[in-house]
Amino acid sequence: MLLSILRGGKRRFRELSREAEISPRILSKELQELEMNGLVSRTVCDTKPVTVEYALTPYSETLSDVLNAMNKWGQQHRKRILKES
Amino acid sequence: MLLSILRGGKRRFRELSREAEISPRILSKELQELEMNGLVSRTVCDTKPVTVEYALTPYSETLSDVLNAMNKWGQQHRKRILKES
DNA sequence: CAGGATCCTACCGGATACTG
DNA sequence: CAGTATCCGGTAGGATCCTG
Repeated sequence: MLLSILRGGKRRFRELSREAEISPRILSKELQELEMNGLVSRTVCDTKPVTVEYALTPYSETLSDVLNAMNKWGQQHRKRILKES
Repeated sequence: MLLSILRGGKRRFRELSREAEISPRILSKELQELEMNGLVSRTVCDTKPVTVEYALTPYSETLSDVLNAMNKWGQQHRKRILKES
């Protein structure tokens, strides 16, 4: 989810929390993991109240096939589910 | 994991349990879910001690792009990890 | 062999409060 | 705002026993 969202561009911590509907606590963990795996970059901006931006790394592009395939399938599968009921 | 294994052909309950290293309890749940989602078929064979075969359904083929992409990435990523350390 | 029923524990994630 | 620390209930999953 986070990767998919970030494919739309940089996001700040709070934005990710809202968009992904993930609590700060968990989001923090997830982002640390993604960072450790070299998939996401963390940048601290020295603004009045500090803000932090997360973005995809070049390496994360190696996942594009996976992400694209998953998104595509998700859409199709959802349609199928709706038609069933 | 289960889907990837089943791509190699039908498997019996016990085989899946061993290959995927999933306990019977959980495997049972997982397979029921996969069946409910129309991704896996369950066939009871009337052998001496009953055996049950699980196989991919035609619909599961819609996931091939996803599975292929994931497997491919997994291999690449693993290599990368090894080189790092 | 396939797989359900139970019991029990470890961990997961939510809610809340707090700091820089 | 970003993020950590704490407390705490729900649950996923292991281990074990049992049946068809």
